[in-house]
Amino acid sequence: MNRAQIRHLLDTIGNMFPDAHCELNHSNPFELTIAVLLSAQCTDETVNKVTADLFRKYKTPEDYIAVPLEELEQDIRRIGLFRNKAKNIQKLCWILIHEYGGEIPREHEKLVQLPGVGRKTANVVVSNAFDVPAIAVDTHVERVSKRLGLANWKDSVLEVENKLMKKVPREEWTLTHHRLIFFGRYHCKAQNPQCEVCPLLDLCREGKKRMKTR
DNA sequence: AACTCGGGGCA
DNA sequence: TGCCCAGAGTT
Repeated sequence: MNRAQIRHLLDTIGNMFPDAHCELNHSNPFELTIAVLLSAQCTDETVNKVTADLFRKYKTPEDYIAVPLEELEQDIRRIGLFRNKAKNIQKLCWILIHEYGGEIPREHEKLVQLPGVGRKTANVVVSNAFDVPAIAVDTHVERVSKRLGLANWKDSVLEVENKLMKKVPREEWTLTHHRLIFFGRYHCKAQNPQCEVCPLLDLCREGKKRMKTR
């Protein structure tokens, strides 16, 4: 895919989802980090339902470690993998208090060392909370990138991220991330990609293949 | 690279 | 019921 095609692809998705943004409710970097950590393997709607009450009860890192682990587990019980996540949140809060003055660090290298925070979560935090350009590759971004032909099927998540960063101007990384996610979540879905009505069918590797075998 | 954690949503 | 979901840690 050449430069003009990439431009057309990004603009087209931008027109489809002009308000693409982070859908996890939060009001500061700390809350965003907690929300993204909780969002692993479950939908953001579920996370928002839980954090609506959670963020009313827990305001600071101190609040999270002031309660027994079992109590925090109960408070996020409706989210999958809640035992791992509750444990990680308490460890993370302890580290924030004792190493970072109770604040979420701005550096990507420090973020990925926090328990429960991987490359994807760190990218979301720096891009949405600290305005650092980043492309967080989740299941949507990975699937969409591979279908469109921006990456190969055998590519690892890191390889997908590197290819996207190479193809997209740095100042558009974060916006591209949001656009690809909306495109994957609401149009190019895992089970039911809507190729019949897709404006990107002309340049989509997987779409053309799917339409042919029908 | 494969496996595990895991309740909720949706067909 | 069965399958998937804005992943990360361990083996």
